[in-house]
Amino acid sequence: MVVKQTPTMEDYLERLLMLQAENKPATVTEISRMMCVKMPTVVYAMKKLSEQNLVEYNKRSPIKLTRKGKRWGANVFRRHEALRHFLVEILNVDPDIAAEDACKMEHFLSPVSLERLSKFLDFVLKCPRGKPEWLEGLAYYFEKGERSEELLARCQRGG
Amino acid sequence: MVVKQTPTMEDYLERLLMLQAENKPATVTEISRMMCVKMPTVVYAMKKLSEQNLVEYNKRSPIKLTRKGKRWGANVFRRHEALRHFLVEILNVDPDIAAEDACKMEHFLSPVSLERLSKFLDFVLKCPRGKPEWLEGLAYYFEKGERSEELLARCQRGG
DNA sequence: CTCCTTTATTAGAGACATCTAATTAGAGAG
DNA sequence: CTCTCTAATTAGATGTCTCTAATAAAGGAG
Repeated sequence: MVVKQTPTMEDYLERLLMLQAENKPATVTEISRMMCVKMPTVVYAMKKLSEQNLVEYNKRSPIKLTRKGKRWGANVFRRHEALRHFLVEILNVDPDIAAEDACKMEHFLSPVSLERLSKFLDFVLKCPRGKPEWLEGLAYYFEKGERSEELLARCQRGG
Repeated sequence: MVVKQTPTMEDYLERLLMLQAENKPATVTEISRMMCVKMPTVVYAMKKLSEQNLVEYNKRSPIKLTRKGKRWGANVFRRHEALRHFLVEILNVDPDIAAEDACKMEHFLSPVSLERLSKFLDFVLKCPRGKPEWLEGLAYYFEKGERSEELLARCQRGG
Protein backbone atom coordinates (compact mmCIF):
# COMPACT_ATOMS: atom_id res chain seq x y z
CA MET A 1 0.00 0.00 0.00
CA VAL A 2 1.74 3.11 -1.21
CA VAL A 3 0.65 6.35 0.34
CA LYS A 4 3.45 8.76 -0.32
CA GLN A 5 6.44 9.25 -2.52
CA THR A 6 9.48 11.39 -1.99
CA PRO A 7 9.91 14.29 -4.38
CA THR A 8 12.75 12.39 -5.96
CA MET A 9 10.67 9.35 -6.69
CA GLU A 10 7.87 11.49 -8.03
CA ASP A 11 10.34 13.04 -10.41
CA TYR A 12 11.28 9.65 -11.76
CA LEU A 13 7.66 8.70 -12.22
CA GLU A 14 6.95 11.90 -14.04
CA ARG A 15 9.96 11.49 -16.27
CA LEU A 16 9.03 7.92 -17.09
CA LEU A 17 5.59 9.09 -18.08
CA MET A 18 7.07 11.74 -20.35
CA LEU A 19 9.29 9.20 -22.03
CA GLN A 20 6.37 6.89 -22.53
CA ALA A 21 4.26 9.71 -23.93
CA GLU A 22 6.96 10.40 -26.50
CA ASN A 23 7.35 6.72 -27.27
CA LYS A 24 10.96 6.82 -26.26
CA PRO A 25 12.32 3.69 -24.61
CA ALA A 26 12.94 4.26 -20.92
CA THR A 27 16.48 3.04 -20.47
CA VAL A 28 18.77 3.66 -17.56
CA THR A 29 21.04 5.71 -19.78
CA GLU A 30 18.24 7.86 -21.09
CA ILE A 31 16.74 8.58 -17.69
CA SER A 32 20.16 9.30 -16.30
CA ARG A 33 20.80 11.77 -19.09
CA MET A 34 17.49 13.51 -18.77
CA MET A 35 17.56 13.78 -15.02
CA CYS A 36 21.21 14.69 -14.76
CA VAL A 37 22.11 11.91 -12.39
CA LYS A 38 24.51 9.03 -12.81
CA MET A 39 23.34 5.62 -13.87
CA PRO A 40 23.71 3.87 -10.52
CA THR A 41 21.38 6.47 -9.08
CA VAL A 42 18.77 5.53 -11.61
CA VAL A 43 19.20 1.85 -10.88
CA TYR A 44 18.72 2.57 -7.20
CA ALA A 45 15.55 4.51 -7.92
CA MET A 46 14.11 1.90 -10.25
CA LYS A 47 14.64 -0.80 -7.66
CA LYS A 48 12.85 1.30 -5.11
CA LEU A 49 9.96 2.02 -7.41
CA SER A 50 9.60 -1.57 -8.47
CA GLU A 51 9.43 -2.67 -4.86
CA GLN A 52 6.29 -0.58 -4.68
CA ASN A 53 4.92 -1.84 -7.96
CA LEU A 54 5.15 1.53 -9.56
CA VAL A 55 7.45 0.32 -12.33
CA GLU A 56 8.26 -2.99 -13.91
CA TYR A 57 11.98 -3.26 -13.67
CA ASN A 58 13.94 -6.22 -14.95
CA LYS A 59 17.66 -5.96 -15.23
CA ARG A 60 18.89 -4.83 -18.59
CA SER A 61 15.52 -4.36 -20.13
CA PRO A 62 13.54 -1.19 -20.74
CA ILE A 63 11.62 0.15 -17.79
CA LYS A 64 7.84 0.31 -17.84
CA LEU A 65 5.42 2.12 -15.60
CA THR A 66 2.74 -0.04 -14.09
CA ARG A 67 -0.83 1.16 -14.14
CA LYS A 68 -0.32 2.48 -10.64
CA GLY A 69 2.91 4.20 -11.60
CA LYS A 70 1.27 5.76 -14.61
CA ARG A 71 -1.49 7.17 -12.49
CA TRP A 72 0.98 8.58 -10.04
CA GLY A 73 3.14 10.09 -12.75
CA ALA A 74 0.12 11.64 -14.39
CA ASN A 75 -0.84 13.18 -11.12
CA VAL A 76 2.58 14.73 -10.67
CA PHE A 77 2.37 16.01 -14.20
CA ARG A 78 -0.95 17.68 -13.55
CA ARG A 79 0.50 19.53 -10.61
CA HIS A 80 3.51 20.49 -12.67
CA GLU A 81 1.42 21.83 -15.47
CA ALA A 82 -0.93 23.78 -13.28
CA LEU A 83 1.95 25.54 -11.57
CA ARG A 84 3.84 26.10 -14.77
CA HIS A 85 0.84 27.52 -16.56
CA PHE A 86 0.08 29.82 -13.70
CA LEU A 87 3.63 31.13 -13.70
CA VAL A 88 3.77 31.55 -17.44
CA GLU A 89 0.26 32.62 -18.37
CA ILE A 90 -0.68 34.69 -15.39
CA LEU A 91 2.59 35.86 -13.90
CA ASN A 92 4.47 36.15 -17.18
CA VAL A 93 7.48 34.38 -15.74
CA ASP A 94 10.12 33.27 -18.19
CA PRO A 95 9.17 29.78 -19.41
CA ASP A 96 12.43 28.16 -18.36
CA ILE A 97 12.31 29.57 -14.87
CA ALA A 98 8.63 28.69 -14.63
CA ALA A 99 9.36 25.10 -15.56
CA GLU A 100 12.13 24.88 -12.98
CA ASP A 101 10.04 26.35 -10.21
CA ALA A 102 7.09 24.17 -11.10
CA CYS A 103 9.31 21.12 -11.13
CA LYS A 104 10.33 21.74 -7.54
CA MET A 105 7.06 22.99 -6.13
CA GLU A 106 4.89 20.35 -7.78
CA HIS A 107 5.69 17.87 -5.04
CA PHE A 108 4.05 19.95 -2.40
CA LEU A 109 0.83 21.16 -3.93
CA SER A 110 -2.00 19.53 -2.02
CA PRO A 111 -4.97 18.07 -3.90
CA VAL A 112 -7.22 20.88 -2.76
CA SER A 113 -4.85 23.58 -3.90
CA LEU A 114 -4.28 21.83 -7.18
CA GLU A 115 -7.97 21.66 -7.83
CA ARG A 116 -8.38 25.34 -7.07
CA LEU A 117 -5.41 26.38 -9.10
CA SER A 118 -6.65 24.43 -12.10
CA LYS A 119 -10.08 25.92 -11.80
CA PHE A 120 -8.60 29.38 -11.49
CA LEU A 121 -6.67 28.87 -14.70
CA ASP A 122 -9.75 27.62 -16.46
CA PHE A 123 -11.73 30.53 -15.19
CA VAL A 124 -9.23 33.03 -16.42
CA LEU A 125 -7.89 31.49 -19.59
CA LYS A 126 -10.96 29.73 -20.90
CA CYS A 127 -13.38 32.53 -20.31
CA PRO A 128 -16.08 32.21 -22.99
CA ARG A 129 -15.71 35.90 -23.77
CA GLY A 130 -11.98 35.83 -24.26
CA LYS A 131 -9.15 36.73 -21.94
CA PRO A 132 -10.26 39.11 -19.26
CA GLU A 133 -8.97 42.63 -19.48
CA TRP A 134 -7.37 42.64 -16.09
CA LEU A 135 -4.75 40.22 -17.42
CA GLU A 136 -3.62 42.95 -19.75
CA GLY A 137 -3.64 45.36 -16.88
CA LEU A 138 -1.52 42.97 -14.88
CA ALA A 139 1.00 42.62 -17.67
CA TYR A 140 1.17 46.39 -17.88
CA TYR A 141 1.69 46.58 -14.15
CA PHE A 142 4.53 44.07 -14.36
CA GLU A 143 6.17 45.99 -17.12
CA LYS A 144 5.72 49.58 -16.02
CA GLY A 145 5.46 49.15 -12.30
CA GLU A 146 2.20 51.05 -12.16
CA ARG A 147 -1.41 50.51 -13.11
CA SER A 148 -2.69 51.54 -16.48
CA GLU A 149 -5.16 54.35 -15.85
CA GLU A 150 -6.94 53.54 -19.04
CA LEU A 151 -7.48 49.89 -18.28
CA LEU A 152 -8.30 50.62 -14.70
CA ALA A 153 -11.09 52.92 -15.81
CA ARG A 154 -12.43 50.52 -18.39
CA CYS A 155 -12.26 47.50 -16.16
CA GLN A 156 -14.28 49.19 -13.47
CA ARG A 157 -16.84 50.84 -15.67
CA GLY A 158 -19.31 48.10 -14.90
CA GLY A 159 -18.75 48.05 -11.11
CA MET B 1 30.13 32.68 1.47
CA VAL B 2 26.71 31.16 1.69
CA VAL B 3 24.84 30.70 -1.53
CA LYS B 4 22.16 28.21 -0.79
CA GLN B 5 20.34 26.61 2.09
CA THR B 6 18.47 23.35 2.20
CA PRO B 7 14.73 23.58 2.76
CA THR B 8 15.29 22.26 6.25
CA MET B 9 17.75 24.96 7.18
CA GLU B 10 15.50 27.60 5.70
CA ASP B 11 12.72 26.33 7.92
CA TYR B 12 14.88 26.79 11.00
CA LEU B 13 15.82 30.30 9.95
CA GLU B 14 12.20 31.19 9.37
CA ARG B 15 11.16 29.76 12.69
CA LEU B 16 13.90 31.61 14.51
CA LEU B 17 12.73 34.81 12.94
CA MET B 18 9.18 34.15 14.07
CA LEU B 19 10.31 33.51 17.61
CA GLN B 20 12.31 36.67 17.59
CA ALA B 21 9.39 38.64 16.20
CA GLU B 22 7.26 37.41 19.07
CA ASN B 23 10.00 38.13 21.56
CA LYS B 24 10.10 34.52 22.63
CA PRO B 25 13.49 33.17 23.59
CA ALA B 26 14.78 30.75 21.00
CA THR B 27 15.74 27.72 23.03
CA VAL B 28 16.44 24.24 21.79
CA THR B 29 13.36 22.98 23.57
CA GLU B 30 11.11 25.61 22.08
CA ILE B 31 12.33 25.13 18.54
CA SER B 32 12.09 21.41 18.93
CA ARG B 33 8.50 21.71 20.08
CA MET B 34 7.46 24.09 17.37
CA MET B 35 9.09 22.19 14.56
CA CYS B 36 8.08 18.78 15.79
CA VAL B 37 11.59 17.37 15.87
CA LYS B 38 13.64 16.06 18.75
CA MET B 39 16.15 18.21 20.54
CA PRO B 40 19.28 16.60 19.12
CA THR B 41 18.01 17.42 15.67
CA VAL B 42 17.79 21.06 16.61
CA VAL B 43 21.29 21.02 18.05
CA TYR B 44 22.55 19.52 14.82
CA ALA B 45 20.83 22.23 12.82
CA MET B 46 22.04 25.07 15.00
CA LYS B 47 25.61 23.87 14.69
CA LYS B 48 25.24 23.79 10.94
CA LEU B 49 23.75 27.25 10.81
CA SER B 50 26.33 28.74 13.11
CA GLU B 51 29.12 27.37 10.92
CA GLN B 52 27.70 29.58 8.24
CA ASN B 53 27.27 32.56 10.50
CA LEU B 54 23.54 32.50 10.18
CA VAL B 55 22.97 32.07 13.88
CA GLU B 56 24.95 32.75 17.03
CA TYR B 57 24.95 29.49 18.84
CA ASN B 58 26.70 28.97 22.14
CA LYS B 59 25.98 25.86 24.07
CA ARG B 60 23.22 26.17 26.57
CA SER B 61 22.33 29.73 25.80
CA PRO B 62 19.49 31.15 23.74
CA ILE B 63 20.00 31.15 20.01
CA LYS B 64 20.19 34.39 18.06
CA LEU B 65 19.97 35.06 14.37
CA THR B 66 22.85 37.03 12.96
CA ARG B 67 22.14 39.89 10.62
CA LYS B 68 22.71 37.54 7.74
CA GLY B 69 20.45 34.91 9.24
CA LYS B 70 17.75 37.47 9.83
CA ARG B 71 17.87 38.56 6.24
CA TRP B 72 17.64 34.99 5.06
CA GLY B 73 14.78 34.18 7.37
CA ALA B 74 12.92 37.27 6.29
CA ASN B 75 13.34 36.23 2.72
CA VAL B 76 11.89 32.81 3.38
CA PHE B 77 9.03 34.45 5.19
CA ARG B 78 8.27 36.68 2.25
CA ARG B 79 8.01 33.67 -0.01
CA HIS B 80 5.85 31.91 2.52
CA GLU B 81 3.49 34.79 2.83
CA ALA B 82 3.17 35.40 -0.87
CA LEU B 83 2.24 31.79 -1.48
CA ARG B 84 -0.05 31.59 1.49
CA HIS B 85 -1.86 34.76 0.58
CA PHE B 86 -2.32 33.63 -2.95
CA LEU B 87 -3.80 30.36 -1.81
CA VAL B 88 -6.06 31.96 0.74
CA GLU B 89 -7.10 35.21 -0.87
CA ILE B 90 -7.28 34.20 -4.48
CA LEU B 91 -7.85 30.47 -4.46
CA ASN B 92 -9.96 30.39 -1.30
CA VAL B 93 -8.02 27.44 0.03
CA ASP B 94 -8.56 26.56 3.67
CA PRO B 95 -6.10 28.59 5.75
CA ASP B 96 -4.47 25.59 7.40
CA ILE B 97 -3.92 23.76 4.17
CA ALA B 98 -2.68 26.95 2.57
CA ALA B 99 -0.15 27.44 5.32
CA GLU B 100 1.07 23.87 4.98
CA ASP B 101 1.42 24.05 1.24
CA ALA B 102 3.15 27.41 1.43
CA CYS B 103 5.51 26.07 4.04
CA LYS B 104 6.69 23.36 1.68
CA MET B 105 6.66 25.26 -1.57
CA GLU B 106 8.30 28.39 -0.24
CA HIS B 107 11.74 26.86 -0.59
CA PHE B 108 11.45 26.60 -4.31
CA LEU B 109 9.97 29.86 -5.42
CA SER B 110 12.61 31.69 -7.43
CA PRO B 111 13.22 35.40 -6.87
CA VAL B 112 11.59 36.27 -10.17
CA SER B 113 8.48 34.27 -9.47
CA LEU B 114 8.26 35.69 -5.97
CA GLU B 115 8.44 39.20 -7.29
CA ARG B 116 5.72 38.52 -9.82
CA LEU B 117 3.51 36.77 -7.37
CA SER B 118 3.79 39.63 -4.91
CA LYS B 119 2.99 42.15 -7.59
CA PHE B 120 0.05 40.09 -8.71
CA LEU B 121 -1.34 40.09 -5.20
CA ASP B 122 -0.85 43.81 -4.89
CA PHE B 123 -2.49 44.34 -8.22
CA VAL B 124 -5.51 42.32 -7.28
CA LEU B 125 -5.93 43.01 -3.59
CA LYS B 126 -4.76 46.58 -3.39
CA CYS B 127 -6.61 47.86 -6.38
CA PRO B 128 -7.43 51.53 -5.69
CA ARG B 129 -11.01 50.90 -6.71
CA GLY B 130 -11.60 47.94 -4.45
CA LYS B 131 -11.46 44.23 -5.10
CA PRO B 132 -12.04 43.45 -8.73
CA GLU B 133 -15.30 41.80 -9.65
CA TRP B 134 -13.76 38.80 -11.24
CA LEU B 135 -12.64 37.65 -7.79
CA GLU B 136 -16.25 37.31 -6.86
CA GLY B 137 -16.88 35.50 -10.10
CA LEU B 138 -14.03 33.17 -9.29
CA ALA B 139 -15.38 32.41 -5.84
CA TYR B 140 -18.74 31.68 -7.43
CA TYR B 141 -17.07 29.41 -9.93
CA PHE B 142 -15.32 27.53 -7.14
CA GLU B 143 -18.52 27.10 -5.26
CA LYS B 144 -20.98 26.30 -8.00
CA GLY B 145 -18.71 24.80 -10.58
CA GLU B 146 -19.93 27.17 -13.26
CA ARG B 147 -19.59 30.82 -14.14
CA SER B 148 -22.04 33.35 -12.89
CA GLU B 149 -23.84 34.64 -15.95
CA GLU B 150 -24.61 37.85 -14.20
CA LEU B 151 -21.05 38.61 -13.22
CA LEU B 152 -19.76 37.47 -16.57
CA ALA B 153 -21.98 39.97 -18.31
CA ARG B 154 -21.13 42.81 -16.00
CA CYS B 155 -17.42 42.16 -16.02
CA GLN B 156 -17.31 42.24 -19.78
CA ARG B 157 -19.55 45.22 -20.35
CA GLY B 158 -16.55 47.42 -20.82
CA GLY B 159 -14.55 45.11 -23.14
C1' DC C 1 35.04 -16.86 -31.67
C1' DT C 2 37.44 -12.88 -29.73
C1' DC C 3 37.92 -8.12 -28.94
C1' DC C 4 36.03 -3.64 -28.11
C1' DT C 5 32.46 -0.49 -26.91
C1' DT C 6 28.40 0.67 -24.81
C1' DT C 7 25.15 -0.16 -21.29
C1' DA C 8 23.97 -1.62 -16.91
C1' DT C 9 24.87 -3.23 -12.31
C1' DT C 10 27.18 -3.86 -7.87
C1' DA C 11 29.94 -2.35 -4.04
C1' DG C 12 31.17 0.97 -1.11
C1' DA C 13 31.36 5.73 0.50
C1' DG C 14 29.42 10.28 1.80
C1' DA C 15 26.07 14.20 2.81
C1' DC C 16 21.87 15.30 5.04
C1' DA C 17 18.43 15.10 8.49
C1' DT C 18 16.41 12.49 11.54
C1' DC C 19 16.01 9.31 15.63
C1' DT C 20 17.04 6.84 20.46
C1' DA C 21 19.80 6.20 24.42
C1' DA C 22 23.14 7.85 27.37
C1' DT C 23 25.43 11.65 29.45
C1' DT C 24 26.29 16.34 31.20
C1' DA C 25 25.21 20.99 32.90
C1' DG C 26 22.63 24.03 35.53
C1' DA C 27 18.97 25.54 38.69
C1' DG C 28 16.14 25.13 42.59
C1' DA C 29 14.71 22.64 47.08
C1' DG C 30 16.04 21.26 51.13
C1' DC D 1 26.36 21.13 49.85
C1' DT D 2 23.78 17.49 47.83
C1' DC D 3 19.85 15.81 45.43
C1' DT D 4 16.80 15.99 41.80
C1' DC D 5 14.70 17.65 37.74
C1' DT D 6 14.86 19.71 33.36
C1' DA D 7 17.38 21.27 29.40
C1' DA D 8 20.93 20.42 26.42
C1' DT D 9 24.39 17.76 24.33
C1' DT D 10 26.95 13.76 22.59
C1' DA D 11 27.31 9.27 20.51
C1' DG D 12 25.81 6.23 17.46
C1' DA D 13 22.35 4.39 14.22
C1' DT D 14 19.10 4.80 10.24
C1' DG D 15 17.01 6.04 5.69
C1' DT D 16 17.36 8.57 1.46
C1' DC D 17 19.78 9.86 -2.48
C1' DT D 18 23.76 10.71 -4.50
C1' DC D 19 28.50 9.69 -6.15
C1' DT D 20 32.97 6.99 -7.95
C1' DA D 21 35.27 2.83 -9.11
C1' DA D 22 35.03 -1.68 -10.42
C1' DT D 23 32.67 -5.30 -12.72
C1' DA D 24 29.46 -7.69 -15.82
C1' DA D 25 26.61 -8.28 -19.90
C1' DA D 26 25.41 -7.61 -24.61
C1' DG D 27 26.15 -6.37 -29.36
C1' DG D 28 28.84 -5.53 -33.34
C1' DA D 29 33.50 -5.76 -36.23
C1' DG D 30 36.61 -8.50 -37.75
